[in-house]
Amino acid sequence: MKQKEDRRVMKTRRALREALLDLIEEKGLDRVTVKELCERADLNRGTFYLHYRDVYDLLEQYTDDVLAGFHDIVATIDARDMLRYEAMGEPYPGFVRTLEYIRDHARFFRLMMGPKGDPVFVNKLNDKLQQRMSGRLRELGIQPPAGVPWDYLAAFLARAHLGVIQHWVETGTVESPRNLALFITRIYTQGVTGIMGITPK
Amino acid sequence: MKQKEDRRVMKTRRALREALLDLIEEKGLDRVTVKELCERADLNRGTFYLHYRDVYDLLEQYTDDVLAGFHDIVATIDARDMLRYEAMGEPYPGFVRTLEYIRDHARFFRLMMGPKGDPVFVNKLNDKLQQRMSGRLRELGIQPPAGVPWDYLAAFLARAHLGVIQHWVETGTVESPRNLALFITRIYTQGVTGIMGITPK
DNA sequence: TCGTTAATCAACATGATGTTGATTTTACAT
DNA sequence: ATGTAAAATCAACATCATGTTGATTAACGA
Repeated sequence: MKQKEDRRVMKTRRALREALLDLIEEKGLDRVTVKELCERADLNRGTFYLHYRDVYDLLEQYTDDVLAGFHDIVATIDARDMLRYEAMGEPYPGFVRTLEYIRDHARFFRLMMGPKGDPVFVNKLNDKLQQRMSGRLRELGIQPPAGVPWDYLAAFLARAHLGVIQHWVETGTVESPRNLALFITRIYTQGVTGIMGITPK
Repeated sequence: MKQKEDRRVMKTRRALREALLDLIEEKGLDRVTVKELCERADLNRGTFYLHYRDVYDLLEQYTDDVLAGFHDIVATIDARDMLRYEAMGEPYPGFVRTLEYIRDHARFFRLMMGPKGDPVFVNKLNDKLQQRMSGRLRELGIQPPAGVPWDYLAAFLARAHLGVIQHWVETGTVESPRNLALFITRIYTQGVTGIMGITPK
């Protein structure tokens, strides 16, 4: 019934995704050609077009799969629980699970977020995060500092998280997800001012 | 003596840069062709190759110019002055000047940082910022929160800044550079915890 | 085992790419 | 203003990736 379960189909798709990551790593996304992709995956060029329209179609399906998995995990996060854990200085489990997912796809994230990667993916990811940030802040009745609009605060926080995550995958994910969650929580609960030892205002 | 001052040369280069931004906006960087570029710039395709190797060469020279201007301004920033201004809740002039430069190149930044843009530029910019962040923190003798490594803090701060800047250029730079500098300073001097009304630890 | 579907292969038209040599146009200096 | 050097144009070229097609072979599932 479901053609998707045909072992041949699964095999080609897996091979093409592998080859795609290889070639992105070697030459950057924009230099990837269908021809080379198929040589690397060891299959006929015609076969590629049975599955995808072009290189970007392949990448988009791959990306959407990863983002869907990401979304499923992030969706389970509860803002109030999170706040409770943070107040205790403990990493929030939902956040740790998210980081574990990223670690499981570390190569994908590393390549996509790097200079050879795909700005579409990064921006999609950022949009998702920014959205959830806004929601969370509103849900918790939090007010930004005087004169600072919501959306700027959300943009700040979302990209800051991604910055830490990118640094994490670029340095080989040596730190545990739990540690990383601790880092982030500590940085923004203690604030930079706290770090600087300055009493604001 | 200097061929670079020939009006014909300057004209073609300006035309090509304009056309590049147009086409990136319309179809994304990876879909830009030399052919279309020259049609848009209204010059012969052969002329393009008198100046650049390919599309990425053109983009790289453009990018490096913008980054050089950025660097010149950022280089004037003094960490101690900055701290003084921040303690007073005032935007640091060097930071304001940086934002003014970005506003003057708002279209370039908006396109490059967006989903149709160039991850190479964004990562170069981020690297520069991250470097300066680390330097500044060290220079001021600031210690990150317990257990948080320097580089993670720098990654957090650098990307956070870029997040705010991206949001700024994407929403049409309606806020003044001074306002934006205030936003950022307030967000990270007051910290998210301050916002949340929670006393850390 | 049999029918279905995926993968292969060869061939094709198309369009972008760089490159070349000859020619025309333009800017700059004298 | 005028001559010269340099830039831009133009036509032509081989090359290569693209996307598509029709016929054939191989693999899968039931």
